[in-house]
Amino acid sequence: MKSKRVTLADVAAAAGVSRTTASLVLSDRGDELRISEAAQQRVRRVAAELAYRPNILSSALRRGSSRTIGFVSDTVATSQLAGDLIKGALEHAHRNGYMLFIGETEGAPDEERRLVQGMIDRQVDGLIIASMFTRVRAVPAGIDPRSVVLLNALPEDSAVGTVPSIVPDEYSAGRAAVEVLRAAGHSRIHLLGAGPGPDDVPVQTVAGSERLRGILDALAEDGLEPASARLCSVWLPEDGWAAARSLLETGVRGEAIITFNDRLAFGAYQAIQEAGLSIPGDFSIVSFDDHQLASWLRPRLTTFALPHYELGALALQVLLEDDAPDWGTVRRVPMPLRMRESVAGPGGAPTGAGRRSAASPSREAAVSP
Amino acid sequence: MKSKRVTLADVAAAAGVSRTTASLVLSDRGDELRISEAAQQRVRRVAAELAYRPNILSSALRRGSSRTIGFVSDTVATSQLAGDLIKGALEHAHRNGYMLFIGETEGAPDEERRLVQGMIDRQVDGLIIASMFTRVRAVPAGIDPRSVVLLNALPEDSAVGTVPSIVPDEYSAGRAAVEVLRAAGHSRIHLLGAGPGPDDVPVQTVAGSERLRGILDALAEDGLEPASARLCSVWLPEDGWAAARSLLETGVRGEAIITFNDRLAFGAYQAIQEAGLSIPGDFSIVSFDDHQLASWLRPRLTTFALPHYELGALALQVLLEDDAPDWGTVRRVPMPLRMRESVAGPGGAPTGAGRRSAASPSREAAVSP
DNA sequence: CTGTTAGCGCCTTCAA
DNA sequence: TTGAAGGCGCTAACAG
Repeated sequence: MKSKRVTLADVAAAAGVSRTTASLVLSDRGDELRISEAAQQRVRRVAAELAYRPNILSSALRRGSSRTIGFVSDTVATSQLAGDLIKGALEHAHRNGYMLFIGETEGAPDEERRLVQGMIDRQVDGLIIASMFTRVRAVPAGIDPRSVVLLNALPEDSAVGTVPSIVPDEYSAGRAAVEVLRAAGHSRIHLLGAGPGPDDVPVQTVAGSERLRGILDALAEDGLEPASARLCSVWLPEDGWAAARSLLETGVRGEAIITFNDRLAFGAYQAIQEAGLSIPGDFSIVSFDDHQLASWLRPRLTTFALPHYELGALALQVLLEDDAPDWGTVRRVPMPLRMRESVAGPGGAPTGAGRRSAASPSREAAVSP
Repeated sequence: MKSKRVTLADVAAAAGVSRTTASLVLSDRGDELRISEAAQQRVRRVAAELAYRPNILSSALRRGSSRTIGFVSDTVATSQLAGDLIKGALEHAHRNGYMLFIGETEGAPDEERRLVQGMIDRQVDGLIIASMFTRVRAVPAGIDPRSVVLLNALPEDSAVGTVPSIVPDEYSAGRAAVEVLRAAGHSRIHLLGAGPGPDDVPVQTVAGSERLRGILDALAEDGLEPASARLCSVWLPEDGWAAARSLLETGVRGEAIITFNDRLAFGAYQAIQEAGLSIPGDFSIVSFDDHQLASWLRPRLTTFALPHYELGALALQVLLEDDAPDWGTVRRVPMPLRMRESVAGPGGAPTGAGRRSAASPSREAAVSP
C-alpha cells in the first residue's frame, strides 16, 4: 500500500477550490452549506478521476470515530461451531460501513488484555466480547462499558445491567424439545448428557443448565419426570456413544431421547445403529445446536438451532444503536426448531410431525436396514 | 471508548520533559539517542502511572504503518472447514503486534472491492486474499502487489510471479494416499469423488485435480490403474453415500477406497455400515482434509490433513518479511497423514500401519458388529 | 542529551 | 458561497 495516495488537498488543488470546500462536497454537505453546483460537480469529477479515497485514519484522528469495531472471542472465529456468530457480526458491520478487528484469546486472560488493548489503541468505536459456549464472564477492565457488548455470554453479577448481553434462549428450547416429543405421543423421555436433577450438568455450561431447566419444567407441567438421565461431563460423540450404550443395556425400546447437543446425538446414532436398531423406529431423538452434522446424519436429526448468525448481527446492531433505552439488558434470541426425521411416535409409529418434512424417499428407504 | 485518553503530551508534561523525549523513551530508542537514565525512568514511571497508551492511528498517520493487516476471504472465517486458516494468521499477527481486519465476500466481486477498499482506507500494511477451497483467482486490482498474498489460492496466469501464493501440497498427498494403501497390501483401489481420467473432476477444484494427478501418477509407477472411479460433482456426504452404494452393488469386497474428501468418506461409511459391512474389514478407506468429523467416525478415518493453521501462519509470515528474495513464488505446504483405523490389508488383514495408532481397546471392540 | 518546529490528512470553527 | 487557520496525537529533522 506504499504507492502515494491521493489526498483531499490534491483533489482540492486539481479542482481549483480549497480543501474545506472539497471536504464539504465529498461528505455530502455541499448542499446544506450552499456550495455552488459548479464547484460541487468539479470536485466530484476530479475526485473520481484521481480515484480519491479519504484516509479514514486521519478522519478518525480528527473526529474520534474510526468506523471500526473489535471482536474478541475465546475461540469463536476458528471453531467449527460458532463461525456464524462472526458472520452475523461481519455482515451487519460491513453493511453499515464498519470494519471488524478479530482477536482470539484461547481463554487466556492476559492475551485477552493484550488484544483488547491493541484494539483500543487503534481507536475502535466498540467492542464485542464473544464466547464460543454461552457462559458467565467478566467484562474486561478499563473500557467504557457503554461501548461493549457480550455475545453468547452473560455478565457477572457485578456487571449485570451495565452491559448488554446477547444469548440464545436455551430455556425455551428445552421446553420446546419436550413439547415436540409429547406431541409425537411420547411420555417416556430419556436424557442424554445431563440430569436428572437440575444441577446435574457439566461445569460452567449455561446452555446445559438452561436446557435442562426447560426440559424439567415442561415435563413437570405434564406431571412427568425424565424416564432416565445420564450426565456426561463432556459432550463429544464418544460420550454420547457410551451413554447410549448404557441406555440400550436397560432394554428399553420405542421411547424417546433428548440429547443435550448434536455431537452427543451423533454418538447415540452410532451406538443405536451398531446395535442393529433404528431411528426413529426404536428411538426418537431430539437434540440441540443444529451442528452441520445434524443434516448429514441418516435419518437427519431433529434439533433446535443455535441462532448464531442472529446473535452476531444483533450484537453489532446493539453496539451501533445511538439511543440506548434498554442498554444493559440480556437479550435472548429464540432457537428455531429444525424438524427432521429423527422423531416418530412411541414404538416408531408415524406422526404428523414426522411426516411434515420428509427426506427424499430413496434415501429414506435405506434408513432402517 | 469515549473517556479522555492520556496522550503523549500528558506524559511529557507530567514527567517534565518534552514530547520528543517522551516519545523516544517510550519507543525504546532512549538508549540509542542517549537520553539520561533519570529522565527515562521518570517518563516510564509516569506513563505507567497514567496508564498511557499510544494512539496507533496517529502514529500510523505519521509513519505510514498501522500495524494492521487485512484478511479478505470468500467465506473462510465462518466456514466449518477452514477456520484454522484464520487462526494461523491471527496468532502469527498478534505475536508480531499486528491486528487483523476480517472480511467475507461470499464470492461477490463488488463486495470484495468494497472490503478491500475499506481496508486500504484504513491504511492496512498488507492484505491476505484467502479462499475456502483452493482455486485460481485474480488479484484485486488497484493495490500494490508487493503487499498482497494469496492464501489457499493460486494467481491467474497474468499474475504468476508477481504475488506470493500459499497452498496445500495436494499432489503429494494424492501420491501418499496410494502409498498408504499399497503399503497395506492393496492393489485394487477404488476412487470415490473423481476419476478415472485426470480431467474427471468437479469444476474449479484445484484440490481435486491435483489429488487425482498424484493418485494416478503413483498408481502408474506401480503399473496400476484405479480399480474403478466415480466422479461426484459435489462432495457432500450424500454424494459419497450414493457413490459407495453404486460400488457395493458391483459386489467387490476386501478392497480399498480413496475418497476425495472426508465428507464423501462419511457418506461411504454410512452406505457400507448400512449394508452390514465393516471398515476396514470389507473396505479400507483413505481420505483427505482431516475434517473434525474424521476422528468422530467409527473406526476413525485415516486422512491427509489440510494444513490450515500452517497455511494461515505462513501467509502472515510472508507478508511481514521485509526482504523478499523469492517474492511471488507458490509455496506448497505438506498435508500430514493422520493414520487412524480405517485401513487394513486386503480382506481385512491387520497391518503394521493399522495397529500403529489404535483407539482405546473398549471402543475398538465395538467397531465391527 | 534535550527541546522546537513541522508536518501526516482530515475536519471544524471562524472570518471574509 | 468560499478560504485560512488550527489541531487531533504522534514522530522526524534539526537545532541547541
